[in-house]
Amino acid sequence: MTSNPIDWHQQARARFSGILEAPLLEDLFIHGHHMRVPEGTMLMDVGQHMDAVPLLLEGAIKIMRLDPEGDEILLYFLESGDSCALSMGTYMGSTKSSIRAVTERDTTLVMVPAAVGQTWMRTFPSWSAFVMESYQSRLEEMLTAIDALAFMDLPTRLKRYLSDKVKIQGDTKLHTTHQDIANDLHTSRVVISRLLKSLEREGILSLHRNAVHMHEF
Amino acid sequence: MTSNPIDWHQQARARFSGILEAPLLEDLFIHGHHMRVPEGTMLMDVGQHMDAVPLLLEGAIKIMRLDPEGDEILLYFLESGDSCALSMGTYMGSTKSSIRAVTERDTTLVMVPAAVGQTWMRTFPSWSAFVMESYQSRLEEMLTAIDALAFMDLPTRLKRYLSDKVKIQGDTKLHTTHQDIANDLHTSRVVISRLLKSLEREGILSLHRNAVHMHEF
DNA sequence: CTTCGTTTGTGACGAGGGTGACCAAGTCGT
DNA sequence: ACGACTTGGTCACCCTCGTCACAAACGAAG
Repeated sequence: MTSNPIDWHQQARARFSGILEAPLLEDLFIHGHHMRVPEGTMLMDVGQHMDAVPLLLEGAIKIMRLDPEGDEILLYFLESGDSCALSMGTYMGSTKSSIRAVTERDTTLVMVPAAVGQTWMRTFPSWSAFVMESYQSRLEEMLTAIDALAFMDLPTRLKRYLSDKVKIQGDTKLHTTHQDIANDLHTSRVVISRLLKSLEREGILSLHRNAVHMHEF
Repeated sequence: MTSNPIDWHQQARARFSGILEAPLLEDLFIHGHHMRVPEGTMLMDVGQHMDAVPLLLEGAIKIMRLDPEGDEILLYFLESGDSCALSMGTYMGSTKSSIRAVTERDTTLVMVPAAVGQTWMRTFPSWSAFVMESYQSRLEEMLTAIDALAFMDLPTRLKRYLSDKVKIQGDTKLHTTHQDIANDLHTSRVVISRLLKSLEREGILSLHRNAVHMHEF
């Protein structure tokens, strides 16, 4: 999984040099494990113990919540430069993940062992600031998710979802099935097919097998 | 608002001595402002700037999210020993609150000026641990709120809400109106009246003017 | 080309829950 | 005691969304 160090060191520098102080970056190159992960990989599941903090260099990760029956709902996406604050719970001795994380595209990331991150909290001010900022961002995104569930109807949520996907994928041609969309929004395939059809009639998008092409977003 | 220092120093010690180191507690007595706040006071509103971190000694605070039209929905309650992690965003230079906070009962708390809290992050390990733990708890509670919205039907949410109220109030006789409950759950008064009536028929509670008496919870 | 699994389109139906209307019963001020 | 206001109960109705059912379209593998 680990590739040429020079490559990812430069990539990490480009992404984090404005955020993390130089000595910390050097420490990151020593203790961080670089990984390339293909799309669709489950990085983390509910109940798993987390022993490392991921820093996202490239790609995107889908964060989901599951209910006891296994139904899932999309919470938000992590993008390049983000980290997963929930996994920081590991510092607190909290043992188990309460979410599922799946790569949404081919992704490269650096895993920082929990023990190392814990040390950095004391030694590197820019690290603790980064961790705090990460928590703050995740809280804001959870609030956005709550807004969607509490205040928005399904057509609106669907449009927001498709817009987000376009941004995440960097492509207006989305390769996905109606069933996948239904799972992310925690509704049924039939409902999504209906709504997509009506959005197509409005000219907002066009439908194809295994694909949705967005016109407006 | 400020009362006899000796009283609240003891109270704070009892509540936080296991969590915050002794020298930090001394600093807290110097820089913290003690306040008694009656039930129903709005401590914080959306768009307000936050210049202090609250530590809850006694009572309870209701945290709500608002949509642009002013509709609100209950997120969770803060109880004694809790702090409001969202207000820590103040450390990050984030300016405005995205939530509303209203006292659910008569409440006593200590306000720590943002600048002081920021210093403590570097000087007192127990403070940064406490802040991180607070973030973690708030995230977990937001996840619970999302579960309720995404996975639970209204009768279930209502039962959970009433149970929470009993726990928060420490009394099975809840003094509230159907309209208040409807606001917290972001639904309509008629719907709540219907559901409460059916719960009364099941023997779970009894209904009175401005009051609901819980039997099972 | 045929077969089979997957994906999509659509009609009919029902449940959950939101809305308007209206009245009864308390509560408050004067 | 009077009216005005707040709270609660209930009816009728509607809309959104979830479910069942089934057919058509498509693609991959033989």
